Amino acid sequence: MEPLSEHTAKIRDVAARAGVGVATVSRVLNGRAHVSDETRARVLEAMQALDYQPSSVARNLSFRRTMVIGVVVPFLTSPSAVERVRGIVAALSPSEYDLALFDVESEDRRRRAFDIFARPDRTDGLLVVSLIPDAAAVARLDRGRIPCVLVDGAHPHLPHVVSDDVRGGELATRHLLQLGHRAIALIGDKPPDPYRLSGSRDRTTGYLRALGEFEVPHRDEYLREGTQSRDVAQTIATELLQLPDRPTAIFACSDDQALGVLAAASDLGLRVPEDLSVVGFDDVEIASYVGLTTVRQPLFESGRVGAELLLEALAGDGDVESRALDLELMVRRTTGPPPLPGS
Amino acid sequence: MEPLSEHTAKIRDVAARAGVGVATVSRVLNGRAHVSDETRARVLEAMQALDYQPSSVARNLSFRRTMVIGVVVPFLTSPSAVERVRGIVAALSPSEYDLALFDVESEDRRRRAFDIFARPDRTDGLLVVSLIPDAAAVARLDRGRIPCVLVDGAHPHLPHVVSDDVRGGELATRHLLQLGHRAIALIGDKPPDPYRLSGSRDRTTGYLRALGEFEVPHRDEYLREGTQSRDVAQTIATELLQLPDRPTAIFACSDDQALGVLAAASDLGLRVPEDLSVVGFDDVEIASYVGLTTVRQPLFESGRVGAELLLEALAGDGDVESRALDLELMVRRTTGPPPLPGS
DNA sequence: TTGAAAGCGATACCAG
DNA sequence: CTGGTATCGCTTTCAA
Repeated sequence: MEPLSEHTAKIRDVAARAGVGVATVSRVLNGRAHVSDETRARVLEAMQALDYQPSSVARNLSFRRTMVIGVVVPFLTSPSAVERVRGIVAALSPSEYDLALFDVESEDRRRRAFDIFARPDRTDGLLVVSLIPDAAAVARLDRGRIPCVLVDGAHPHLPHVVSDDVRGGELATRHLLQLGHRAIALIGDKPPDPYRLSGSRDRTTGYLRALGEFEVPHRDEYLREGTQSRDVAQTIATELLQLPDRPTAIFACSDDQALGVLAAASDLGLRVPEDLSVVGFDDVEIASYVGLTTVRQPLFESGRVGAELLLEALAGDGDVESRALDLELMVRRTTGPPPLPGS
Repeated sequence: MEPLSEHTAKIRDVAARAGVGVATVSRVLNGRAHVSDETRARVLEAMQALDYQPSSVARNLSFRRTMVIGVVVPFLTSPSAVERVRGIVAALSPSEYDLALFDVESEDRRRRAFDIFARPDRTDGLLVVSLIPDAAAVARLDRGRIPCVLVDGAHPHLPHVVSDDVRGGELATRHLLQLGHRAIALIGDKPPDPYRLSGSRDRTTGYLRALGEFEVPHRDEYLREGTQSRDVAQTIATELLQLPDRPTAIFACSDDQALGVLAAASDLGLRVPEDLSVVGFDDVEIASYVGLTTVRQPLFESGRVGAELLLEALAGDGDVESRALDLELMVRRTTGPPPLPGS
């Protein structure tokens, strides 16, 4: 046994020990043909003996690829973002690709994310979660020929995976309608700005569509878009529930908001679902704890599918198709028939 | 404006356009001295014009470093692991380092994680969460001179950040003791195997120590180590609560287990905290929802500190010291005085 | 089937 | 101050 050199073995060390040229070592390394079995065996043995591991940096410089997939995700604070990332991790784990995570908490970092990541020498492909790259970023991606898949966000030029939010809004509202409710309010996010998503807005569309189906006219004072926070949702719900003609059901466009609604109801001494029905959206873990009826988004699934799409694009170097994932209504304990008119 | 070439600009393109040598471009790129202001300006202008971005792969090959920090984490499924990773992400965001995430869900991937990641050409440093690298991995790390910090796990040769679990066990148990409880059971994980952590075991030590302080003899039938799952904890709790001499309080070594205990109590018609007090460990998000009294681990903090330690090691190339983070008891609604003997 | 040598895109030494 | 050139570790022609 020769003494272990201070540094790890390089390809030329292997070549020397096996008594061959580096090109040959490279060939067996990459499983290329045109190497005699005998030579191959000798090389393999040398690699073994030296505990040789090719340098991925050098290899990437040659191949002109990085073997890393960048994941840009805003608000890793939110449970749903985490779920999506988990789906991505799961799909990428068996692949050869590494996962580089870039968390975007501010507008500034959003910009940096694409400056840094959207370059061919940094990533072979990009997964963007709950965020829409701006025109400059898309141009950069294009120029670098970096495949990019959007998870939870649509873009005309980029393959994406979204959930069918219109349908989700319909699902929730129709459930309430079928229960007999006619006074149904909606608490939703503020209308989308260019860089964010229109998901929540689509839910409103579904809500209106379901109302239309049942020929229930919609009432402006019941339509409250404008918040993402639990606290604000609570305030809005409190207002709603003190209306002379208060709604018997509230559809909140996120579970977080629904939790605010529940708090408001509790403060006002309203029982759920006897006095008020509540439907959320997302099905975060807490939802099942509080028995919240909600629309489950395939969060994990969306990440998984997004990653698979990207892997496909990377492999087949052809374009891949966008996907809309199905939503599911989880009926639990916060919805029931409306209170009798007299009570 | 000349037409944009198909591929991105290289250093020699910049050199050519600025009418200088590549060495000079490299100098201004790295902010080195020995470049005249005038030349520097010309180069800068050329870089601007060409939208030049140096190739990090090439640069890493030259510098012989990767600028990535590997994060090995088992069970990204668990909320506490996610919290720790969030802390890591937060600490690494402002740094120049990229974050490569490696999720370990199986023994096989655990092995692969270190085979793949513990190499100097892959990562400049490693952060290992809730996992102890085996001897082979440590040797590899050593040989490659890759700094490695353990988060939530101790090792004699590696700097690490842990929470003081013995103290946590004491905190929880002492709280119960002070409330007047004398029949206190413990539900904990199974004793540690070599690759996992002894954290939960330490909690048992703290439990025993607190009992000792109050001169309460411990009873074997109250000491139930052996599970990590909520369901099994529920089964065990059910057994415990049907003992002729049932405990008046249960200390569960994780919130998940505590949730199982709560379910068992509810099934048995026992009121919490009137008939039974329950303390958990971790303070996951749901804990505050169900009002669970628990020991808060500084999860996010542990990740942040771990990452900072690693950054320090990377910068100062000196060894860094391990840290023990403080625990905090969150008293909520699942603990109270024990029921009167007569009732 | 094999090896020598020319890239890949930067850094850094050594002359000038 | 500046530019040529060897170097980092691997892949890939191109001859032999």
